[in-house]
Amino acid sequence: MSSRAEQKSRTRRALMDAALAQLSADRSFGSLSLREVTRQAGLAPTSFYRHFTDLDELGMTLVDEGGVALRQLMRQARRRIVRNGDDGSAIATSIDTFMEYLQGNANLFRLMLRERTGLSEHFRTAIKAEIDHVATELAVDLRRFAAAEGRRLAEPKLVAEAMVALVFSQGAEALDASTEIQEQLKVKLKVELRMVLLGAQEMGARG
Amino acid sequence: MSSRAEQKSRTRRALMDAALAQLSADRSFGSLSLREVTRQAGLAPTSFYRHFTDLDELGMTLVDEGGVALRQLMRQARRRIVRNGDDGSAIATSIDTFMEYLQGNANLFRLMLRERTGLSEHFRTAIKAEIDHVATELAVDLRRFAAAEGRRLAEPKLVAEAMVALVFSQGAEALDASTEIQEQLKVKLKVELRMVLLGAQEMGARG
DNA sequence: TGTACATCAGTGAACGCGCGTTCACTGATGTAC
DNA sequence: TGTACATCAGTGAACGCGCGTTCACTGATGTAC
Repeated sequence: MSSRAEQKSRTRRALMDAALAQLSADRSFGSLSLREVTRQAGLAPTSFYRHFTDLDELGMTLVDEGGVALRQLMRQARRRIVRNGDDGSAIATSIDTFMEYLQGNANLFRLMLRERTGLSEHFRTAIKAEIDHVATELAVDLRRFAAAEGRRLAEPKLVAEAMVALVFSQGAEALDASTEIQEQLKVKLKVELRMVLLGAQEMGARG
Repeated sequence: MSSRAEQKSRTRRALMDAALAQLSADRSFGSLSLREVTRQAGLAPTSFYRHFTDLDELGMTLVDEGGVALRQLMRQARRRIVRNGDDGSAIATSIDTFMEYLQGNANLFRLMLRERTGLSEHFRTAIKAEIDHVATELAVDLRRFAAAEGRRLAEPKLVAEAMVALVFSQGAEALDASTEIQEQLKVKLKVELRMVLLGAQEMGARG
């Protein structure tokens, strides 16, 4: 790659990182200004337009990255569950994996969690598609898992959706909580997910 | 009450209604400007300060109203469950009541749902307290309900929290959905809540 | 009931501020020959 | 390899805009006597 193109993509990355860096419990993507982002990236405001048409376009690029992070997360969780075998429950392993990702990509998750119900229709649609993708994959895993144990699971897709809703709901709380509170949230979440799963197994067995 | 005081409280109400009226899927409370609100209320921008020190103070007043709405909702749901007796499940009745309130107070719920994870620490804390109150009351009801049926329910507070999380999560989706989609969401939510409850009963019976 | 004064909800002009966007530019990098 | 030209990432000045907030004001309502 030519050095001009390299430099350009480095600057583009700097703009994305600058935007991410400003996200926090008290700053949503929508509250960022183009001038703030370029300032943080050490550029003149006008330079922004060499890379994105507006902040929303930069935001959608970040949402795409968030989607990638979610898929990696799923893959890693699966790998760990297989590796752990019967040593740890699939639920506990998944939650641990999720929480680690939350830590490592805090601002990316912040973006996804916030903008999922944010002001931009465009963002909402894109993020819901990513989350639906996660739920769909989880449903497949749940079905496979139940079959391997010789159980029937009622409504696997619904179970998956409920689990994802609970995980994201607690995840949002965990983002700005202390390590101590995070541990409590993990324990609570684990019990909640087990309830859903147990209930679905019960419904599957009865119905 | 004197006519001056009456007029003042009417204007105050008009400001609150003006703010509520501007909320939608694409407008959060934080995106409102003082000038927009006063314009909508038919007042000069400066008149705002006769009633609130800033928009946040107006917002907190609305959050208080949201809290009142939630308590009314709980009371009404309970009344209906008692009246219905065995004709309808408690879950189905509660969901119907919730969805009716959602319709009737759409923008108040929008405010609560959005600002629960919004930019203002002040708002988040106040709204979480309201929602926690709901979960606590629900836990009491669940315990009572289980006892009346001679069952043991594991972790009633946790069950209540999971249920509230699921209800609010679907409620957020329902706010801007068509009537058709809303019906589907109600059905899904009903099954999800039943799974949680069934799982908790199962855990209670086993443990 | 009438008069003089106090209160105070609502106002219009004015302010400084940060914003997004435009424009013509600069100068380093890339390309053609 | 050297030269002439093209490309284009990054810039600084300037713009108009809506914002929150201040201030001194007006005039209707309320109060004291």
